[in-house]
Amino acid sequence: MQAGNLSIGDLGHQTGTKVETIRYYERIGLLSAPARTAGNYRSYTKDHLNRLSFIRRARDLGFSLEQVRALLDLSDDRKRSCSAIDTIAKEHLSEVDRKIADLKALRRELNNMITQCSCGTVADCRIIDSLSP
Amino acid sequence: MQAGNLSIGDLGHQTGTKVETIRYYERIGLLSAPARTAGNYRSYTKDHLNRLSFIRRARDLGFSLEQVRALLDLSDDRKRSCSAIDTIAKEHLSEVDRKIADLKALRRELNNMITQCSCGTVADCRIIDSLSP
DNA sequence: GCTTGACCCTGTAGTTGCTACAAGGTGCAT
DNA sequence: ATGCACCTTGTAGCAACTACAGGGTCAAGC
Repeated sequence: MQAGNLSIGDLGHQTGTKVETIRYYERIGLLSAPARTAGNYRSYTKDHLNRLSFIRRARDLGFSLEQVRALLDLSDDRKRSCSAIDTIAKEHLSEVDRKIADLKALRRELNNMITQCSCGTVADCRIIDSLSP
Repeated sequence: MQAGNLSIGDLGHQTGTKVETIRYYERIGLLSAPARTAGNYRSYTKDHLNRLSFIRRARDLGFSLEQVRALLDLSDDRKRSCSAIDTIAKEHLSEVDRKIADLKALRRELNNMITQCSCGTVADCRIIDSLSP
């Protein structure tokens, strides 16, 4: 493998992604096909690493692959009009805010359980209430 | 439908869940089978509504069904030892903290894009960097 | 009281997003 | 030159829905 470039296994290790998943992202056009070595091995750059890391973390946050694609397009598509970027970004922003609020409520309940446990009491668990309507 | 009780469609509307998905959760034992009306319709209670709301929002936050099951068990299983609850809750807590941090970074970048857009400039987009290694 | 339409039922097949092989090639160390 | 860890394509399976098909229920309106 050439200096500065990464094998598919390297990329997998550094992002916590299975090799098969990386090839799957390439197949569906989410991650661009990298250069190949003489022996037909995929040879990735730092850009691929950053992009894959973004994809994985956005997925972990509950965004669908199509939403991830839209977020990546915000970054890629220089031809897109400013107002379009603005609209899409604002949509995602409100979704992100909602998720942060939900996670904070869940966090509070988990924390309650831990502190109650360590002081020996088992008070009523309100974990379901934390994410109820 | 009896007073105070909910049809599967009501439950779907109030939680943003497809009817088929609710039946799927029942089939895999995530949501308990409700009482039936004379006409064999499912008749849900407020408890079902709260539990389903929790499931949907936890799924939206990127937890797997098995993780959701574990979180619900924390609330259900009164026989579980305090130290077990403590361990599981702490694991989930650190994952929740990581997700909050990632969402805040993403939020910051989306916000940057919006403010840049509204003042007419199109500076370099750093959205990918926000969730890079 | 009978029809119409919105809802519900079970069952099964399809989609998304991976994940796990199988069968074989590459490349470096001993 | 022979392991061994890694890579290749291809296909099949799994998780978590999602979308029918084919039929039953029920309240509203004529």
